[in-house]
Amino acid sequence: MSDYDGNFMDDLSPLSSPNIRGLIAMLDQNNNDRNPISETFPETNLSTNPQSEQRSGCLRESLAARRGFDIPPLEIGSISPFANSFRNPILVPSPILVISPGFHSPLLQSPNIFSNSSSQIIPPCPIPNGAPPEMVQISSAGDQTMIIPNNNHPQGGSDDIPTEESFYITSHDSNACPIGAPLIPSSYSEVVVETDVMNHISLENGGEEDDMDREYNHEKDKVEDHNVVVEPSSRKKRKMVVSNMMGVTRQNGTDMVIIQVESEEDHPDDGFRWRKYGQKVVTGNANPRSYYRCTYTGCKVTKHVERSAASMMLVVATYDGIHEHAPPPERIKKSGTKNQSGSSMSQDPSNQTLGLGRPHYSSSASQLFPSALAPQLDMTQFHLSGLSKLPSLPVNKNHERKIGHVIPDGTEVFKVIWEQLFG
DNA sequence: CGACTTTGACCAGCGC
DNA sequence: GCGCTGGTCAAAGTCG
Repeated sequence: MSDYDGNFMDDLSPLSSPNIRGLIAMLDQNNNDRNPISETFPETNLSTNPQSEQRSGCLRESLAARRGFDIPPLEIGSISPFANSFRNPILVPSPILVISPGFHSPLLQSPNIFSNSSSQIIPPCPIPNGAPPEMVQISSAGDQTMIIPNNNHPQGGSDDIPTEESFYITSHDSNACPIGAPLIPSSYSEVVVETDVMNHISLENGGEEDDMDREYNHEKDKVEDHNVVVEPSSRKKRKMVVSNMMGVTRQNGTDMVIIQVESEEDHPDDGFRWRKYGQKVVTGNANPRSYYRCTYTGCKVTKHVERSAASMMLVVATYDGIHEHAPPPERIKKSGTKNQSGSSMSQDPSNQTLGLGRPHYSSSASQLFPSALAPQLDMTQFHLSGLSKLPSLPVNKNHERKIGHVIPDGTEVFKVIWEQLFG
């Protein structure tokens, strides 16, 4: 037990940045009932409207050129644990952020950093296995969100927190070379789908409307008709706002975080230990939902995991609560040798237990989630851990998509992102 | 024996 | 109030 208590309070350096503080303050400050996604980016476009894509693609290039940096295409490579989870680094069903080894950013760590709605700063919970969140949408007291997905467009203020209540770095490269269909979780009472226009948030600091802003607004007007809000029939209390982007989403005003990741495992590991306490088939999804509770004494974090009704390859994990403890240290240790024993399930699909019997414990499953909620290794550690050596497994052909572009080095992408956000 | 899953039953919120 | 549904409980079973 005691060794479970890691001291993750030590590294608060990321939060010592005034910019980050400002961000958190901003997020906490703005607590109204607006949907930051739909308001900030009302151009929600679920469709794969070719015209829209074409426009946004051109716009993206234009913006990139004007900003003086390239917008490299995405690489779904072996450098990411998520990429590993995809089994096939080349064929992916959805835009996934891949961060090259060596890049370590607190912002890309657990959204716990921003999680407390009462403006208390929760210490960063380093990425357990160095697994970078593919996308992080962070909101605090209200519905403010910050998404740091995989698109390569640094967005948001360059010198300070953008004036927008939310700023996004989208993961959905849905313009010229769409590599993934919008993700529409089936069981959410409210789903707001974001697409192209999110790619075109001004990089300018402050509220000044420069040429790019005007261009963006113009673009925005053009695609506004494509807004899509899906409202499934769920009538449960919780209201979720989810982007179409695979990744991490924080629910309005709660500590609920939704993580979507493609995995062949029903319960991809996230660095913490969980005990399953229930399973239920929910409406709108033939795949059963499993309920887990953190086994750490006193920790009230729960989560439920289910396969997306839209895609069997997609696992949607909804975390409720925030770990205020470190993940089990042995898990960290294991991460280094994960490939040897810990991820046998990944290596041998036949080991997967979907029915009765004792399946692999969550603690021994391969670590796929970015651990929004946890893990403690930085990306360098992760990269060195050998996880990237996980063998590629067959990918559901139904979800195969060729990646049109390849990012030469994801590290550079996030350096740019980071600099734009907090530089 | 501890840790964990399974699974039917139970409870509570919500809509009609 | 009733029924539906999601979430939880707890006893039984599995596994190392």
